[in-house]
Amino acid sequence: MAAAGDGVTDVDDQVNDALKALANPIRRQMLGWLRDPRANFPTGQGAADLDEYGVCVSQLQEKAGLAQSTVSSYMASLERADLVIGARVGKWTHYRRNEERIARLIEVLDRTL
Amino acid sequence: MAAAGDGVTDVDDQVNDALKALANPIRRQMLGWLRDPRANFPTGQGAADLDEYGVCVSQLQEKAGLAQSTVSSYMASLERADLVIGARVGKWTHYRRNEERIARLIEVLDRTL
DNA sequence: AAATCGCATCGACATATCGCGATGTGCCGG
DNA sequence: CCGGCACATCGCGATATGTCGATGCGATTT
Repeated sequence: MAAAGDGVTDVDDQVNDALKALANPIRRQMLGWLRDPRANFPTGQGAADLDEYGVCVSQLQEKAGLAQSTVSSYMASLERADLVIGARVGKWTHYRRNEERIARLIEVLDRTL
Repeated sequence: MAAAGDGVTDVDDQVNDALKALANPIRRQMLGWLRDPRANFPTGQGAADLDEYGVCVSQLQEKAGLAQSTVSSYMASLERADLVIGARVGKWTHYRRNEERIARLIEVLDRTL
């Protein structure tokens, strides 16, 4: 067998995707902002509870000062790397950290690097 | 002041360089091989003691199956990221892991990611 | 139903990275 | 002093990434 959960996805490929996603200062910073949404973003956008649903793209966009399309694709790459979880609520897409995967990544790096 | 040792080098830039260098399966694997040179490489090339001086480029090249120029530039990027230390002895360049920096990187990632 | 909002996706262009062969360079043995 | 070895650097074409504006699309508001 290959692994536990998914089909063909090798562990090393996942690590590589994560490292590629993290090898960009802006994406790392956005991941950092998501550590404390309430401290980093004004309330009132998207669904009510920032901590539960996460932060929507337009808030990240304004804070980052990049084009909307850029932020969207950045978040998509972080999601593909399993570092964040995106959830659409109404017309907003909320992103929050995937703490389990982040912790797992650190663990794997600590063990295999 | 900016930091301790070097001039303008921001910490975030260093982390970014390290992550970029690590965002490549072959470079990660080469770093892995250097964890135990004696187990992964035959003796008799370069300077005598693999553990002390490290592994020379031609050994890495043969094991990786890549062009010599590729391996050379890969090791250079790992060295620029402070993940390995290169030392020229005679006509060979030996590379060994920079354990302190690797540990520091993991620590920083664990703290700031 | 139409206008609008929030976001994803689509080209497009500039720059960076991948990996190679060829060429340059320092060091060594004869 | 010369040829060869180990490595670095250069130049190259192919692919990937950064970043944008424009367009598409589902959901919402009017």
